[in-house]
Amino acid sequence: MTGTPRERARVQTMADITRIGREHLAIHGAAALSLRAVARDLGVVSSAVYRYVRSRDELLTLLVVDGYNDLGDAVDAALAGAPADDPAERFRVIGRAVRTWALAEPARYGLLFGTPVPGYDAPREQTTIPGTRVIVAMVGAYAQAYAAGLLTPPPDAEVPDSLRDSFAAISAELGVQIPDWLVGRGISAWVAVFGAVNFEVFDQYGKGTIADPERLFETHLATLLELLGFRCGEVG
Amino acid sequence: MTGTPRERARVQTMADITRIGREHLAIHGAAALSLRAVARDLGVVSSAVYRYVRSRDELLTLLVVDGYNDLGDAVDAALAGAPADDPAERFRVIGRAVRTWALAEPARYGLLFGTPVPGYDAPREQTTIPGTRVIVAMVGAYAQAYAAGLLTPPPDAEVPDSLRDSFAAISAELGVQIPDWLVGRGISAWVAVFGAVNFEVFDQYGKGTIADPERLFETHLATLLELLGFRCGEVG
DNA sequence: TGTACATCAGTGAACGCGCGTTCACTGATGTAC
DNA sequence: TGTACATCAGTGAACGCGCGTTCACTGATGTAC
Repeated sequence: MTGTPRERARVQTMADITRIGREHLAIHGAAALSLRAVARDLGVVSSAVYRYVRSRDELLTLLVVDGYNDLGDAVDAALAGAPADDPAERFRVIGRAVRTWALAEPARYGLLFGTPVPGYDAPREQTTIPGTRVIVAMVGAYAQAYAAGLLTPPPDAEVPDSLRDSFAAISAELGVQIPDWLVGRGISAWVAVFGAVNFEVFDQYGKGTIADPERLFETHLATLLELLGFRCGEVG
Repeated sequence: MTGTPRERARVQTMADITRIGREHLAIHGAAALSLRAVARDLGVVSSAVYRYVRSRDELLTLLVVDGYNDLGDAVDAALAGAPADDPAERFRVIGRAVRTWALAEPARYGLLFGTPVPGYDAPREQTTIPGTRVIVAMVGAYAQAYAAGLLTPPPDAEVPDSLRDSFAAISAELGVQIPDWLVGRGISAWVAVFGAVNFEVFDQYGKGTIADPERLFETHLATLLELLGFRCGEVG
């Protein structure tokens, strides 16, 4: 509601372009995303889109950032409704939110976590921060659980030398104080969550093999909590 | 070396088409795979390729099957050099073989395990059997470990009702006798292995975040063995 | 408040490109007698 | 072994399509005086 009419129209058109881009992504996939098609749906001649977006790649970047933020919002919203003092449940809530979002938005999920779009390289400056929102949320749950003494270190808590610096840099960058073994386990749980979501979204279990994929995901999450060092009594 | 010259030439040309297709996949990605480009590299006019392949989709299927088999061969070859009586090591060997193959062949890996190619649906009849070779190998290691009494059931070994039938069908289809909890844990380990490989191949950890990704993968595998119920003394 | 100029959204034509697929054809290879 | 016919690999032209991007332009919106 602020600025000149022209400025407001520009903001609106930008939003329209992102929305239409999202829709095309969902239907045709990232590789087939085309400025001309977006222009058509926008009701405008193809060259007009260049007033708003420098190139096709820039539109893709727009959609990548939009996707990460939408996923991040979904996770944050789910967390807002979760008990503040139960990190195991918060971990589960994050996992479920990722899965739900991914199943609802398979093409956008694919753009973020699937095969890279050939010839397109997401610019780090714009995508890094929104791209880390999920892992930031997860690490928050890890750190909370650790601080509350809910975690039992695994028997093989020793972390190889060649990973120690990387792990320390990760803790520092995310601003948490957690032991190295938990960084390692945390990464394992993180990739395992996305691995499961990938398999489901990209249909790697054959069709019909798993009658109740939601329940399978729940048992997967329970297993991952164990892997993170949650004692079983406190996981239930 | 058998058949008429014409037959031998046909086999050769088919092999050339698959090889060229593989190369194009590696360079331009699956979505950009084109019959015309393959024809160019084959040194032949574009319509000639239709003597060998009914359509672009059929070429994709050819490459999917080829990819699954190449990955399956890599896993089998690695297993052939692994100790026959150490299922924990065999599990690790499978994981490493998948990772190594995926890093060497990112585009083919992406075709098999990444975002589905828009508008293409792999025909089950041709892709199912080669597509299950890795999980068959993994389940072999699970079953061997279980039979040898190497696994300790987890505290929450109970499997939800809604998964029991699916799990039984999976064991039956793969021809192994393992308890339901091990099917569940086995799936978790399976998706976790591919989740880790996905992250690495598709560059989801930021560049340079992990100084020694190979070691990270090893610790990941060790964690997954624990999750499968291997007792720590026997994992080393 | 009115005018002169600058900014900017959108037009329409054009560039050169690559794609999948069909079709009638030529000429070489294979086969039946 | 030789001939007549059938099969098949590959040609070349064409179909209709969509793409990203550039460019000179019109006309509306905004701004400085």
